[in-house]
Amino acid sequence: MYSQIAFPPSHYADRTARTDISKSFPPSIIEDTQLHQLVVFAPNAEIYAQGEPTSSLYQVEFGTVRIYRLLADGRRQITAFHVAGEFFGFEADDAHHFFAEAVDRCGIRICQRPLDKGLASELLPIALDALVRAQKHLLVIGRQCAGERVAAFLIDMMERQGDMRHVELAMSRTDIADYLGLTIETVSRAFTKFRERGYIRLKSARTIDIVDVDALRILCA
Amino acid sequence: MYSQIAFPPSHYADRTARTDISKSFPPSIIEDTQLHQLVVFAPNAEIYAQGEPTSSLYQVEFGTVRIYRLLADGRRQITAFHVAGEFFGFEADDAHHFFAEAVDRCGIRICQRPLDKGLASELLPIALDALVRAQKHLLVIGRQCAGERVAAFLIDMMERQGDMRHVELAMSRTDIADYLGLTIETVSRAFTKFRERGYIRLKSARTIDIVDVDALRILCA
DNA sequence: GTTTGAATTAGGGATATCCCTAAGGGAAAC
DNA sequence: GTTTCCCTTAGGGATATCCCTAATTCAAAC
Repeated sequence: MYSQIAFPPSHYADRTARTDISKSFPPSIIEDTQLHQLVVFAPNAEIYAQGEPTSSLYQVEFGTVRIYRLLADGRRQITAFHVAGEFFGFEADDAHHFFAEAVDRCGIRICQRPLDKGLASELLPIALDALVRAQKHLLVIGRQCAGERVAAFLIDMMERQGDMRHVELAMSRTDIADYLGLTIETVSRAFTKFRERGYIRLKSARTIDIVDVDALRILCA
Repeated sequence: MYSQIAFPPSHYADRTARTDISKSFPPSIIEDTQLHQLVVFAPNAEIYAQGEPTSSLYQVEFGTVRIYRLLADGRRQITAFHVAGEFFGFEADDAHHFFAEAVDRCGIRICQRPLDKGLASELLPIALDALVRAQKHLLVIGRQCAGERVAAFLIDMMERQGDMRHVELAMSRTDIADYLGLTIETVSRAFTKFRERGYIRLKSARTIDIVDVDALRILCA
């Protein structure tokens, strides 16, 4: 299954960390969820790998998922993070073109439902939304400097977490760097600069208060 | 319609360069093409603008189209080029999120057909293919160096033009730079280096023979 | 409370790419 | 044939980001 890729990310993903908790559910619920069972993944567990046959459709119940691709020498680009409620993993053909891993502990609903026309009309807006997101991210990575990229990332994360001027980051600086096309050091420096300027407050490296939203928004406009 | 964007690209697009040639067709053909009329655009003519209401669906009949987005200060990221046969311009909601312009003279079939379930199942694989393309391009822009990006671009163009070890580029170095997240000088230097190494032969700046495909493939692997 | 290990931040030199200017080349217009 | 204009290529200094090393912080394990 890995024949197409040079370096399978076994050093990243923990294939033993998968747990099917449907067994602990009462029978009636198992019945209901035959076609979309809930599976819990431990942090850094692999959900699927590039080259694997497509399994139809995944929805995040809780936690955060990273979608990524690798170059032969190990360079990684995370193309998307997915949080609760979001769908991912549907492909045009019968094989996955990307890797998907749990960032933190997360629950995934896996639907095996066949792709009929009804499902297509449901999936199309989701796919189109993902397309717009990816293309907007191209602008960030292709044309914005480090500070602007990190600002855009923080704003995006804040809005997806309810716009409460507060962000809980599930992912490490390495993940952020690989998402933004930067190095971990550059990401860290951007955070430090934002803190020094009073744009953000770091309760810990991953717990962030957004003090000056406007400053960040102007930066990444 | 432009209220959302800071600098409408009037300096790029020529809005007067649009021609509806259906008038010159015999009546029967006009009848047949009521729902998907062919429109010819002059080089650099605007096909649609960010913020405009969605028109359903576009298909390239001949020529090349660029899809792009702008930052407030004018920085531009081309997210995709589209050539004969390819679809573009369908959006999740009722407004365009990007600009579309003719690169060279090109004919576009514009379908006004309403979005029913049958169309959704046709569109979904196209949208998913576009999504995969965009996400793969993220890896190129986010993690590959200038030479690798240009090599990937040449390989991609060659394969889309029939894999004949020959490429006819419709777009300028500026367009290529804005597609690859580089400057025009860096793109030009990459071409020069490939020529010096014997990977390519430049009959003119836009007419290219691929001499050593493998070298280019290894570069961007 | 201490130890351990991973993640983050900091420091500083190296460098790929950017930025600015200008020369070269090729197609269209005159 | 000449001119004009735009696109492309070239040169070289400037700089943001990378790369490598090391200090610091933090959380988990003992």
